[in-house]
Amino acid sequence: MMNLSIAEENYIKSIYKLEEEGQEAVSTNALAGELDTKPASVTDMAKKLKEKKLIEYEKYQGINLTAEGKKAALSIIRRHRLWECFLVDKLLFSWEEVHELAEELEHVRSEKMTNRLSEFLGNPQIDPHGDPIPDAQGKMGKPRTHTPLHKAKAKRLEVVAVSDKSTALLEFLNAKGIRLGTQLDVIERYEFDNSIELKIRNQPAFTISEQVSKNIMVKPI
Amino acid sequence: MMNLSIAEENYIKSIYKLEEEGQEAVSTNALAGELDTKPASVTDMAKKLKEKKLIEYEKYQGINLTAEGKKAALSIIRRHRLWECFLVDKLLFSWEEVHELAEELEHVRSEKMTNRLSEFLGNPQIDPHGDPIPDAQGKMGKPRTHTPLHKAKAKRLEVVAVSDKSTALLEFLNAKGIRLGTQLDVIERYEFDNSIELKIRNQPAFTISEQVSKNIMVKPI
DNA sequence: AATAAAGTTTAGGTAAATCTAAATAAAAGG
DNA sequence: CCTTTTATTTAGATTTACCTAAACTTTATT
Ligand SMILES: [Mn+2]
Ligand SMILES: [Mn+2]
Ligand SMILES: [Mn+2]
Ligand SMILES: [Mn+2]
Repeated sequence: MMNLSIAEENYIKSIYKLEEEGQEAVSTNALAGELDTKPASVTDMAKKLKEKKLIEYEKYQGINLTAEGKKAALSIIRRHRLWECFLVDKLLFSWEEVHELAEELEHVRSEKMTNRLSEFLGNPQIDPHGDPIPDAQGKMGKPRTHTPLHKAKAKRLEVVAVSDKSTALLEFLNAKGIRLGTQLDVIERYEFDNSIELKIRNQPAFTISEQVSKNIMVKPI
Repeated sequence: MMNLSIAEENYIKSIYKLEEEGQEAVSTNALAGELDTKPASVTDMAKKLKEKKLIEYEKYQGINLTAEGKKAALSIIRRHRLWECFLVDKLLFSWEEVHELAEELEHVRSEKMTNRLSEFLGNPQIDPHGDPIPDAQGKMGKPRTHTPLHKAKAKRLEVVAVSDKSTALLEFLNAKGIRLGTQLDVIERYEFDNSIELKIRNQPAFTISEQVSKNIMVKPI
């Protein structure tokens, strides 16, 4: 496995994420948006990653990870999520505080350390936001039921994962008492703005915007 | 406190180390040696660090940390040594394996994480090589008895610290059964090459070179 | 199909952190 | 004190990862 710079690792991870979200081929603009950089910079890096055979890329045709690129991505994601577990389980951080720190810790590359860390944490299968943790061989422990709340049909739902990217969102969920495993009753769906009225047992009902419901993954119970 | 790049942090740490080792003003060459870089690069960085008021520096006059520079150094060293403790105590690495990893982990800057880590480890006072860990306020927990074995007078000695930089040295010490707290009897000092014959209780005597004895810190018992 | 709009790439530049080679200053030795 | 050696700095390049502005492709819209 090649030695990647931090910038290269961040590109690989973002490409993986966008592919996973369903993009057939990842566009220059989408990647620039994800990485908060400019399209021209993405084109530059695409050439370099193609050279290193981590992506398939033809001018104007978008980007896809090669098998090797995918392996690299899973290794980075494994480190990221294990560190998030460490910060929450051992250092008692709350779930909205750990993503930024894990963004840095993930770039310390040592298989031995990663595997020891995993063992130390009891080989966790999911991170604090409900996302699965790839194993040492780079196999992702099942992609989790991936239904966002705004698309769920059932009335009674359980929270299985939440987006980890927005601190503000996670703080909002804290305030509402929503965490992994929380059971939700959908009281009403309002068509005009796609907001949803929810209830958690023994608590007053409240309403969340579409923006929020898109970032809560649920399964029926 | 300013935001430093990883390169800047490494310079600050090395300047601190050389000052501690007794250099009145740290020379360009010494710093280049320590950082495994070229003198010309050191001059470039010196200008930048002076601009940021982390060092005092005049052309041809060498380098000294300012109060602020010293504070930055202690903060980096604190992170480095806490991570070494974590790797040894929690992830069961041995002492020769952790320095390289800590060199990377130390650059993740978060006071909150650092303090939580310290607490999680039971606020250790020394790292796995016997070096003191600065506290959250940047006070170094006493500089330790700093007598290298080749200068010690007494016959009966206890190991209080070892240099952490050479994996090979630490592996050699492992093989000889020398660790922190080990009690040594000096059998003989050979003038012609400054080697020392040592004995640990219940074990056959053995000889170590001056190179080795320079890197073992001891106190009389 | 022609044109407009949107997306992407290229050209040319900047900043950080390096380097080599040449110039200059300081120190050491006779 | 003059000269040689050593240490340090400057000048000019290089590499990585960005950027803006302009050019070019693709796609969508009349
Ligand atoms: Mn995360
Ligand atoms: Mn990252
Ligand atoms: Mn160390
Ligand atoms: Mn370092």
